[in-house]
Amino acid sequence: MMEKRYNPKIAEEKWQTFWEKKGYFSPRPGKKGKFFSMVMPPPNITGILHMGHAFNMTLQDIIVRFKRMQGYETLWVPGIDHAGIATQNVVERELQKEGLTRQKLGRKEFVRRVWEWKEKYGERIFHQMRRLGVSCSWEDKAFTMDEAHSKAVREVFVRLYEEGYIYRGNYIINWCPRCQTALSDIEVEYEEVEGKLYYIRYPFADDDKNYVVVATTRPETMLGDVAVAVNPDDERYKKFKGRKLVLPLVKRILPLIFDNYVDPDFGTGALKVTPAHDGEDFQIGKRHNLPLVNIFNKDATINEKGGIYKGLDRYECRKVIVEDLRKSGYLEKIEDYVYRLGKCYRCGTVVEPYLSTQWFVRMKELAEDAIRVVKEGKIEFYPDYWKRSYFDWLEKIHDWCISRQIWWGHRLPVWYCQDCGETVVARTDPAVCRCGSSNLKQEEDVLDTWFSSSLWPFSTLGWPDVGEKFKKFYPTSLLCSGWDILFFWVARMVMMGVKFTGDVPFRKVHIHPLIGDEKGEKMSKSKGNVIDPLDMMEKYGTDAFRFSLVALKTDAPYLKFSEERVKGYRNFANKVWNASRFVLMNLEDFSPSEQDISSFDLCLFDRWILSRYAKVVKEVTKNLDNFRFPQAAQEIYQFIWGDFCDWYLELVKPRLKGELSQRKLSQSILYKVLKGSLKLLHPFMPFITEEIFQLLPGKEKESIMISDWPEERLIEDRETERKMALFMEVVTQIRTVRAEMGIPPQKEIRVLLRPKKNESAGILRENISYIKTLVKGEQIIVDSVAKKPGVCASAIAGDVDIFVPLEGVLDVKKEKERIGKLIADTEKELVRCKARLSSEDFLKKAPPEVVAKEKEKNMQLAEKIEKLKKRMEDLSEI
RNA sequence: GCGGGGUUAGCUCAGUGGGAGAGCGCUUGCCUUACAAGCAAGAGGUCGUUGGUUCGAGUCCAGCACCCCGCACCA
Repeated sequence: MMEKRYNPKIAEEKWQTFWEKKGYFSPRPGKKGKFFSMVMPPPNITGILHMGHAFNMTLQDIIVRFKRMQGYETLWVPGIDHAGIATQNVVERELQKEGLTRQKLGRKEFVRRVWEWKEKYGERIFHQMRRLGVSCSWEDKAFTMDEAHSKAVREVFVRLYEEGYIYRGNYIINWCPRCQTALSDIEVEYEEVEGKLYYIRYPFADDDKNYVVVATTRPETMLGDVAVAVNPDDERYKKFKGRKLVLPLVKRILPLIFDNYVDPDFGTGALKVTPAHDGEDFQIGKRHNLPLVNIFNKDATINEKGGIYKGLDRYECRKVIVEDLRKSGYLEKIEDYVYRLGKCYRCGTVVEPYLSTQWFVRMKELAEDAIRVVKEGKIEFYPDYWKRSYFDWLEKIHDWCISRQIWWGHRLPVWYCQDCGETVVARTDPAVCRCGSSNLKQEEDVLDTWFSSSLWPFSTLGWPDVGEKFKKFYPTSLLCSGWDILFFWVARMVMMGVKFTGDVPFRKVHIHPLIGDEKGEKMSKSKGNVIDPLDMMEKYGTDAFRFSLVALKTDAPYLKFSEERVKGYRNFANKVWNASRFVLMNLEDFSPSEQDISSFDLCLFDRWILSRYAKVVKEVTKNLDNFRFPQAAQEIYQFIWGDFCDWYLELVKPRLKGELSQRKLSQSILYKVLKGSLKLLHPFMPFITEEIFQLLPGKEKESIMISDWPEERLIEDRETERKMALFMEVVTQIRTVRAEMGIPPQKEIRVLLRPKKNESAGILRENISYIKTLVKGEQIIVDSVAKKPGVCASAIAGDVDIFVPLEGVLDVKKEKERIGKLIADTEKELVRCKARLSSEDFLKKAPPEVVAKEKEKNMQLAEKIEKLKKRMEDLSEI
């Protein structure tokens, strides 16, 4: 016997185990030629399941379950990312507890410790994912550092190198002094800060009474200054051409140079040039052949080039230098100034533009191809507007710095011959150099984590080997990702996919929001607004949690998650449970084989619920096809609660108790609609739907997971819908009047209904017993004879207690008039539209997109007229 | 500065040219045999603003205001 309340805990454990044991998650032969595949955005091995993962995976799981039920052979590849810097940081923190550092351990031992850590905790998240009910193919599990993937990484690196896409160079890059590694452009997060702008006097070499004032936000970098630049058109400075300046404190002689880059309107119009510590200054330095003075150590302390400031941290140094400048009269003034400060996306430390030798990927061509495939429609974006960001980024892309000075990751397959100096790049570790020397030293750097992630869609399918799996499932069908990694990951996958497989990595991309708190703010530990998905599942059940994630989704960047919503959907789960409980109680003497609904004599409500059911099947399917999750969720919610439970179940009660043929008929419909609804709901709420499905009589399949997705041709039964609307109106009116008069529900009263139209009276008379069921206790008189509003014989005679005139019921004549006018208007518009399209003048002069739009409008209008005419016919039948 | 998204009920949001909607909250009445995690009734909106297209605009177009986000730049 089913409990009065749904208990998620028992069901969840049971079915997750059952599904896995049956192997439903792995690809199973589907309908011929129908394949569906996805790769999961791999969580970091340091990760535990957070709201973002839960959301992203729920969306994917919904689609996968949906496709599986539709008969696709599905593959959803789960995996984890080695997450270079993030993981290294975590393990280093662990070591710290033991009083160790990675330097003390040495590279080899440190990497061994990371692997150990990975073995221990790396798959924690998989266990947590299971609770969420994700149905990914565990046996296809991948890891970015496993052998197969590493092979792909090498192949790609070597080919890119051989084809000239990869080069090594000494440039200004973003340096994180804490992680002590280079970062790519997008690994820096900018934040507005209220800082200071320091104005410093640089005296002339030949005249220490006069000076040029420069402005800077980073005074400590003056130690690396090699020139002062001004705009060649700046009248203030033209006269100083050829003069030299003295760098305060350091006393280095600086040339005054002229460069168009300098904006005369900013600050004093004079710019201190520090080529080793600023990207733009580096360019100026190159143009003017200036020396590079690097003043920082790797940890952003001052090195020996900083003279007496050596050893100071950059911010200490700033303080000291400002003080020294003030003391010696070089400091003109300090202003408050708001500027953007770049921080490391992994540790939040302020990055330093830093000169170093790094490896880069030339991006331009790759980006062009990535733009092209999307423009050609080979990849569709949902929602479509994300394409704009994608294009914008790719169009102004910079070369990608791919080398990292950390130990955890794919070491570059690059060796330097210690004898001849040759650089060897190879797929397999070389034993000797071309010169015959075996004295080869491998590059110390590892690759950016995102380098390996960008190969994910094909490396997980076995590439560079092109096996059966690859042939069947590549390109993948869909990629689901948050917008935050559109550039980090999605765009790069497209570039790599196109370059190395000659095809796109996925046909569709669904870009979804991130999860915020109830105010729409990013969840973070420091804000203390983090919600643990495991908590939610524990408290309200996984199904309710999943449903609330999906029903909440909007186009805002952060969706507002609140526990209240989860509670609401927990109630919905319970509603489903209880409705099913009721149906099952009445299905004990029923076996599904007996049923053939079309052979029964269906009454109004049966036809209505079947019509509504057909509609909801169509809508849920359509919305899922377009990744409109909240709309799909709302449709099924509305149908189950608002239509099936509130109306149909109530209406069917008396018939279940009535004569046998009626009972059988009702059972058939209940069975059909409940089973179908459970299937529609299953992708959203996998556990409860399985639990109930298993209790249904006459097992269709051994699991709802592998049952067939409902396919209903929509029966546009307008007449039924209209009649039902009338019926609902009557019931509502009686309830209202009764409530207004304060009549308690126990008391039997006499009600007179006076419908406006004779045909309405007919419907009411037919269904009078149901009206009585829904509005309990009433004795109802239907008086269709009374002609004048508000007057009727029974009412005057005092034979009734309340009198219910039916307002708001569809007035057929008026409706016909309305539709008639609409048709006329639309036809006129169509004529005008056609006239425009046949006018040569218009076709010549109007831009092509306007013409296309006009043509589309033409079609739409024609369609609309058809629809309206059909509606008119329906009305005429009454 | 460039680009994107948004503005509809107290809150969160649906709404793809023709009847202003849902959930939550609120008020009122009900333990009516599936469900009080429930049922029923109700209050509550000049759809940001100004124009335009249209027979007709919450919906399409343009401008404006405000909010959010991304990218770029200023030393």
